[in-house]
Amino acid sequence: MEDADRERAESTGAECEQVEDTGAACERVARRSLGLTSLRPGQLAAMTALAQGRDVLAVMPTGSGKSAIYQVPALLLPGPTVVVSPLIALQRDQVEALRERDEEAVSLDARTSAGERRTTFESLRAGETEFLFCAPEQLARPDVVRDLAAAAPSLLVVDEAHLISSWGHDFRPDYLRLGPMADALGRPPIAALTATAAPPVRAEIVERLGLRDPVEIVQGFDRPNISLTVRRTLDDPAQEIVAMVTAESGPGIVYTAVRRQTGRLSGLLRDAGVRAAAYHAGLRRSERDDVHGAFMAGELDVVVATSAFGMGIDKPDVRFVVHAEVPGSLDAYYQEIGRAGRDGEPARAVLFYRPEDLGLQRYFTGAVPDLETVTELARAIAEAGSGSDRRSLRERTGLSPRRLTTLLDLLERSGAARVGARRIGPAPGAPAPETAAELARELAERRRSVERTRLEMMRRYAETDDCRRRFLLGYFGEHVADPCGDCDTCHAGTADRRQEEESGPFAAHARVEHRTWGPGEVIQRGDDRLTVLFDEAGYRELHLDAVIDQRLLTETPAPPV
DNA sequence: CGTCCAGTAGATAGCTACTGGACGGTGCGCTATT
Repeated sequence: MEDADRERAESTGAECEQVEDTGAACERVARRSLGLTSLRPGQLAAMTALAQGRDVLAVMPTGSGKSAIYQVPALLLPGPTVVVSPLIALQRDQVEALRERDEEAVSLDARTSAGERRTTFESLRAGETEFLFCAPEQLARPDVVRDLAAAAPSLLVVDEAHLISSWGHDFRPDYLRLGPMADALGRPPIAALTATAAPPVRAEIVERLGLRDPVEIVQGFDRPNISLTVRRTLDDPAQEIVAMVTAESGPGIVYTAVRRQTGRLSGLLRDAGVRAAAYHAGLRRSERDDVHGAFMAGELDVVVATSAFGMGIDKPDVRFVVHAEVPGSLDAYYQEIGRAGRDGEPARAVLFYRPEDLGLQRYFTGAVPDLETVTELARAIAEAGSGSDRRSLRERTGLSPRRLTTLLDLLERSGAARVGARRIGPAPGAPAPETAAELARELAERRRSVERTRLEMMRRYAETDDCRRRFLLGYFGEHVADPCGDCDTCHAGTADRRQEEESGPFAAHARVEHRTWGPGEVIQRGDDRLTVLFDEAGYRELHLDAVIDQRLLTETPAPPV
């Protein structure tokens, strides 16, 4: 896969020589400024492409040098670099790390004073500051976009780019607007970086950011030192978790789905003599910082946490990650267990699975907006003509800023609204408000049903008798023929079959078409069933017998690249 | 979608069994008090 990417990156003929020059320049800068004496192939291909003005989507594990991918071209290209990063704490860490190497870097957030803002933008324009870090919410401010555009940034980096898909639709909708924001900044080359992105998430990143013929570098997802286990339980697994954790040595994380459980489980663990603490977003800032700090310093054995604990936890010796309840997708699961064993030493991922717990995740996959609200907004936009902005629409509809952004996105995609950085108006040929609202609701419903197919894949992972690693890697688009030999199903002997490789109909990666679900790609082919990722309908499982007997699928040629 | 909790009904003195309603995750930015 890497080879193919490199070929795509290097293109052909006349460009070749120039590529090699740029590549050599990247290696020089990497050596001199970052002290990197050797670059991995994916790293070099990505930075070379950026330095030549191409867009890049890089999916690489944490610790494989993702930062260098943008830092090297940033130093080669003339203008400043804007880095979009989700957490203020992460932004500050990165700024500090760059300053230690004598690079000029700043971060921008709501607490930055007007005076500091002025000096920041002046220094960016003057070319004295190379790196600016901020959250997408900053780029939603028209004044910030104007001032940044004036500094003519030469590179836009979107770190943790999978959040476009996982946070953009309800939680932090400004993630959905990064594409238009890039245009407003003069559309520099874009680097989208993440450690975890299954194929549909990659597709959404490309689409939402408006990446142009991006170089996609997707490195192997496998983390062979993490063993995979699922424990199916009938009732409360607390005692079993306590028993397992007390038997473990080394630090670990226990994830729970709700805040209440973090307090309860950490209490039970403390009673059993484990140095454990709870962590979730409802705790006071200082408390969270204390727990985080103590865990990093080795003063705590176990943190029992909701999904709030994670990003920015780069502790090499985490020996186990236990899930007391299923998370909402394999994407989230993989992200969370990926915090174990970063030192390469053996580590364990254990999922406690009760089918009932899927209900909560079902709930989290969210509400579809009610017709009345969307109609009202569509009407407000239609009536105001081109004279709307966010504030006037909020006044008219009483919507919160977050909700307004979410609904505007749906109306924009329904062809009803044009949403600019500042002005919002009806799109030419916009449907009537009622029709637009119907369309918007359909879009939201479709998204929810795709979301639910991802939850189904989580269920299947938990319930499969087949090799868990093979299943997990298949989900991320990697075909593995042999069972791994180190997950619970391999040890139990239920996963000892070798999967048919690229032979016969409906092999992994084959393009197919279904009568009602439309076009898709085979993700996995087992002995008796197929998993297909449909472009519109999400992940679906089909019985091979039925597929063949009833001719449910036809194989289609691969689409032109 | 499932769990928890308070309230209440029912049968009969300290319980059990049901019903209805609230609640559940992630962080930015902002504003109003200390």
